[in-house]
Amino acid sequence: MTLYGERGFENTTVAEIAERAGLTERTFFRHYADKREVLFEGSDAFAEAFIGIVSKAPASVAPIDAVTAGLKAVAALLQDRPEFSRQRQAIIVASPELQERELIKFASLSAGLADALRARGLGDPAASLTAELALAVFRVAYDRWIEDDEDRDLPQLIRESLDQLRVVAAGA
Amino acid sequence: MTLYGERGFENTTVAEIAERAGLTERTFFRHYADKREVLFEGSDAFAEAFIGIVSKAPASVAPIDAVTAGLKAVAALLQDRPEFSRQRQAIIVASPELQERELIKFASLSAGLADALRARGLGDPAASLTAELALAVFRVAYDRWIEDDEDRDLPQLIRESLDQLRVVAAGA
DNA sequence: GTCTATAGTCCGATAGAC
DNA sequence: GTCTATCGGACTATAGAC
Repeated sequence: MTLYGERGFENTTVAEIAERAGLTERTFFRHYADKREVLFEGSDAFAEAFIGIVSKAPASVAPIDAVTAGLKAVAALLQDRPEFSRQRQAIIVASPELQERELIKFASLSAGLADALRARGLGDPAASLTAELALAVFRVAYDRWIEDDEDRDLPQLIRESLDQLRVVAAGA
Repeated sequence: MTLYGERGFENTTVAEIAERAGLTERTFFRHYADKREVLFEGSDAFAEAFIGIVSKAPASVAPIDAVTAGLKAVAALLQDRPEFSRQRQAIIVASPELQERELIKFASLSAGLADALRARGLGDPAASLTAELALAVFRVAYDRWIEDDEDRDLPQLIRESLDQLRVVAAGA
């Protein structure tokens, strides 16, 4: 991440990364399927945490409230390391390739959430749609958090984004 | 697209595509930035059509209804060539690289829609969120349309997806 | 059209950890 | 004695520079 930050993702070679780490190029590819994947190390754990919370929510909880609980939980996790998130995001927004990778991670999370909602008995297309909405809310809030000068906290921005979702969907 | 369909995206080389087209490899890259881009030729026109309709909707129309009009218009366009869409989508879902590219096209469309909504006077985060919702509705409906055995039409699936959006967002 | 850097794969060899 | 991490080198295709 340091190298990507210094010279940009596209101007950094795997050979350079490997050298800085005291390893060979070949070893890098043993750990990461490709050059982009390094920046998404924790993303599986992140997704599992989110999905786990949705799965464990009591059956009486409405789908939108179940995903809201998940959103709050991951927001709390991210809230702890704002500088890390900002640095990482600056690298990602500077590279279309990395944005693509981020988007497919989100899409995979969305699919996982939809599965969890279906396991709770929610039908289709409600399950897919609820999962997509959760990610839309997250993305909008996260982007605002990253760009925010006033250091508002992410959980609050998530709440605001959820409120807006209700207003917008109702057609006000 | 024929070659991608026959042997899969990853097992097709640019040299093969160029040969089939009676051109050289270099000429291919003069027309398309990369190997993926061939499958997304019309996507800019598609996005412009969508955004144009949103921009031109009367100021009295609610944001969600403005994007709904856009959704209906693009749905009507796609509805005309179901075999083409199915063939193309089969190639895309078989390749993570192509899915990434599709996702970034959607993200770019979402950003354009949000701009159009802001130009109509909608604030943030409502603009970004409305744009994201429109794409969520589209994706869910489109996926169902592609997989559908009963040949329900896309405009109808869009309507159903929009109805579900209201229900889910309201927390029912 | 030519030339080149780099990503990423495949084969295999080697050495330490438990 | 198996499992896992490292390394070496050769190879192909994409994509950019000129």
